[in-house]
Amino acid sequence: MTGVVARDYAVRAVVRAARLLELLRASEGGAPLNELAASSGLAKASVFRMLRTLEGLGFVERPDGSDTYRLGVRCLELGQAYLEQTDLRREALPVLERLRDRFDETVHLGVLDDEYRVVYLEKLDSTQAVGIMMSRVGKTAPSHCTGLGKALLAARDGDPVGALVERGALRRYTPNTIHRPAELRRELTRITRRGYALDLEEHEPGVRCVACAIDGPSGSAVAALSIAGPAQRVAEESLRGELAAAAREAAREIGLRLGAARREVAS
Amino acid sequence: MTGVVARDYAVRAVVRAARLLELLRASEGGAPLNELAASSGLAKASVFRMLRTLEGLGFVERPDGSDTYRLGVRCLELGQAYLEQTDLRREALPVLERLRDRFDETVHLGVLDDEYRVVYLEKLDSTQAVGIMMSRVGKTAPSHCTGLGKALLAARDGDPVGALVERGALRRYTPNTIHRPAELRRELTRITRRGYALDLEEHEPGVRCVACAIDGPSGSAVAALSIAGPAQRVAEESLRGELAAAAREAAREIGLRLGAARREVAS
DNA sequence: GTACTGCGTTTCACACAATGAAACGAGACC
DNA sequence: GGTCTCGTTTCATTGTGTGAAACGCAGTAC
Repeated sequence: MTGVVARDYAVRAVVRAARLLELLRASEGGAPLNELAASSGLAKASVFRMLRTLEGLGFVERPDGSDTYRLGVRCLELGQAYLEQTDLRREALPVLERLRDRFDETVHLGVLDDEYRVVYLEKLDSTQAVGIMMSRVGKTAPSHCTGLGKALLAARDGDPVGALVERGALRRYTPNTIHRPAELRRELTRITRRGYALDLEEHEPGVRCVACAIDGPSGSAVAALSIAGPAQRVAEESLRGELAAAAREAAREIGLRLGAARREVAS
Repeated sequence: MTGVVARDYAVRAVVRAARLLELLRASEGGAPLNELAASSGLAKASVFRMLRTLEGLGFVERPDGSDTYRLGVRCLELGQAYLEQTDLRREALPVLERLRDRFDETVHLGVLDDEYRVVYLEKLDSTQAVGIMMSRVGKTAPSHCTGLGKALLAARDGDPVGALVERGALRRYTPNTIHRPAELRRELTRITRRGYALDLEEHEPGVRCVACAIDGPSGSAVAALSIAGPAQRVAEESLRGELAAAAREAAREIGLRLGAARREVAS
C-alpha cells in the first residue's frame, strides 16, 4: 500500500479533502485559506470549495466567522464512534486491566495507521507516577522508537523500514533512538525472534517499556500492547523477564478472545 | 442536511464520502458493501470506489481482509486532534474543575454539531456515583431534552426547533421529555429570559442538571456547560438557585477567557 | 485622497474524473 | 451442476470538479 489505494480506484476529490484535513491536523490551531492552498499545492479556488464543503459537513469549522479553518466536531464524533465500534478495544480491556493491576505500571494498546505511526487506542495509568508519559488515547507516536511501534513493524510484511525511510520518519528523539535503517532492520528481526520489543528510553527519556504484537484471527498482527514505566523503577532484566512474559501471555489471550468474538458474530 | 453548503459550492464526491462515513458511524460495528450501497442510494460501483478510497486513506478499514467495512483509525486521530486544538476546551478546563470540586457533581462541556446534536467535549466526573450518566467525551446526545442542548438551542438564531422537527428528532426519552414543538419553543424563550436551562429527568431518568451557554468573543454562544447529578441528591430549588448561579458565573468566566485568548493570538 | 497589496470570493469554459449499467468471477448453498 | 449472492472490473458517457483569471474588499503606505 505505498500508493493510496490498491488499484487506480481513488476518487480524487476525496483524497484531496483528506489531504486538507491532514494539513489542518498538523497545523497548530488552524490555518487560513491561502496557507492551505500553498501547502496542498492545489488551486486556491479548489481549496476554497473543498473547505466550504467540509465546513458544511462539520469536518471543518471557522471560529465565529473568521478566516482560519480548523478541524470540526464531526471529526470528534467519528473518532469516538471508531473507539466504540472496534471490538479489539472491547476484548482487550479486561486483559489490560489485569495487567495494569498486577504490576501497577502503565499499559497501552495501539495500532499502526497507514502512515506507519503508532496510534494509541487505550491507556491505563499506573497509580504511581501518573503523567510522565505523553501518550494519550487517539494520539500518534513514531513507530521506530516505541515498543508498540517496533512490535508492530516487526510483524508487518513488506518493507516497513523502507517506507519509514521514504517518509523521512527516522528522526532521533533521544540518544538511544535507533535511527539508522540497517540497525532498525536488525532490531526488528531480533524482535520477531524473541517475541517482544523493548523501548529503552528511545522515545521519551526516562521511559522504558516492553511490547508484544497481538495476532488477529487471520494470524497477522492487528495491534500491540505494552507495559511501560519510569526507567529508575523498571530494570532491564525485569522488562526482559517477568514483564515480557506477562505481556506475551496477555497478547496471546487477547488474540484468542478476538478469534472467539469473530466466530460468534459469524454464527 | 437542509442544504449542506452555503452556495452551490459542494464537491459531490466529498459529500458522498461523508454520507458513507455517517452510515458507518450509525451502523453497529460496520456494514458490507451492498448494504451501504442500498442505504446510501448510490450505485454499487460508486460505493465500492469510495470505500476503497477511504480505506486507502485510513478513514475506513476492513478487519483482516473481510467484506465488512468499519470506521478506521484515521477518524480517531482527527478526533483527538480536534480536541487538542480547540482553545475552548483548554480555557474551560480549569474553570470546570473548580466547579466540579466545589459541588462534587459531574460537569460537562458541549457544543452543537451541524445536525443539532449535543457533542460532549469534556466530562469531569463527580467522585460520588460515577457512571450513572451515559455521557462521554465525543458522544452525542439529543438537544431537545438535555440541559446543554436546550441552553444551546435557546441561544441559536434562526429556527432550531423547526430544524429538529424536520429531522424527526423530537423523540421522547422519558415521561418528562418535552417533545411538542410549541412547548419546546416556550421552554427556549423561558431559558433565554432567565439565563439557564434545566433538565429535570428529560433525557435519562434519575438525572437532573442545570446548563448555561458560553458566549464567545463575537457575542454568540459557542458552547455550554452543565452541572449534573442524581435526582435524589440535587433538589430542584438548589438547581435553580446555587447551582444555576455558579454555572452562569463559570460560563461568564470562560467567555472572558476565550476573548482574552483570542486577543492574544491576534496581537 | 490614491495606489497598492493581500486576502477571500466568484465566474467560466474546458477536460477528464467520477459515474452507473452491465458484464464478470468467486464462493456459498441446495 | 445449477443457481443464487456478493464483490470486483470494465467502459462509454456526461456532468462535475477543476484552475486561471477576474473581482471586490479590506487594510496600509504614502
